[in-house]
Amino acid sequence: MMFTTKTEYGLKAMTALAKNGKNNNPLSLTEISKKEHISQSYLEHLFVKLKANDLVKSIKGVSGGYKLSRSPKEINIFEIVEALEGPLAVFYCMAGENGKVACSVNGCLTKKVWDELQKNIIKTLRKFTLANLV
Amino acid sequence: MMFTTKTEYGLKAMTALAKNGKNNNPLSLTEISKKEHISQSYLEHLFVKLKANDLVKSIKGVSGGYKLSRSPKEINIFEIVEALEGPLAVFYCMAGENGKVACSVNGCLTKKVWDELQKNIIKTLRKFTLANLV
DNA sequence: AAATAACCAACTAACTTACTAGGAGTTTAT
DNA sequence: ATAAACTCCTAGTAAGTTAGTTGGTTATTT
Repeated sequence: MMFTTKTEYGLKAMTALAKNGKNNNPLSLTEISKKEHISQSYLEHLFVKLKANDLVKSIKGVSGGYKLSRSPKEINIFEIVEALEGPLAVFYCMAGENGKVACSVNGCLTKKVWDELQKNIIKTLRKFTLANLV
Repeated sequence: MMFTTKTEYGLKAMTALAKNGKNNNPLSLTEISKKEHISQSYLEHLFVKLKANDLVKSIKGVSGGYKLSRSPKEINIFEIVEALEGPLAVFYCMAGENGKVACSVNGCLTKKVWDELQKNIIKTLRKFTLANLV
């Protein structure tokens, strides 16, 4: 029951982008890798996911790199975590589409626990934005 | 970011014990295994942990088995989850002793997120007791 | 004594995590 | 034009975890 290094490294990289947001130049993975001491090739995997979830924009070629798609205030931690770790499901029975309950056993009382727990987690993670971490 | 089948099977087994609590006879792993369709040898591993955390008592020999150490009202879900999955830590920096923050980087802003998240999870899981699941 | 139970240790297949390797395509400075 | 500096893409892999199985030993009741 732990978030992985994907979240750890992803958040570090995203805060680096947020800090870099003042000047209009994109930040390359090479630079992020050096600054945050994360393997560049591993960062690549993470940025594929971040881009697919429209959290960052890429600029190819020389002096290219990545920029945030929106301002740090408009990006919450849950978005980043879910982009990197995949859809949140605290339990097997919660792994349905769009966070809906997948299992449909009537009268299952434990489902209430997981449902409330999952909603709380999402609410907490949505409360914080990238701007709060800079 | 999921609880494993340890929690799934463990909760099923514990509710089975709770239901059995009316009569004074212990419930054997063989019976739990049949009722809940869980491998008996896997159940053994789980009950080692449940007993070590003083959630169940064992009675050896013929017509032996397991009983709850306390009444279902006095056993909350967090206790069971932590007994089976180990100490809760949503993040590496939270994996200190007794839920204390392990990492001591000053001014780390993400720590605030994990700290609040973890407290919320524990609070939610403590709110529900085994009696709520029967 | 025999049956039934908990208890214990070691092993294993499948899966996930956290990477690395090697390249293909794109853009820009020279 | 071309080389460098980038992103982008696919595949593989070592280490660790999960979800078990196998084969026994010890304790208690009938």
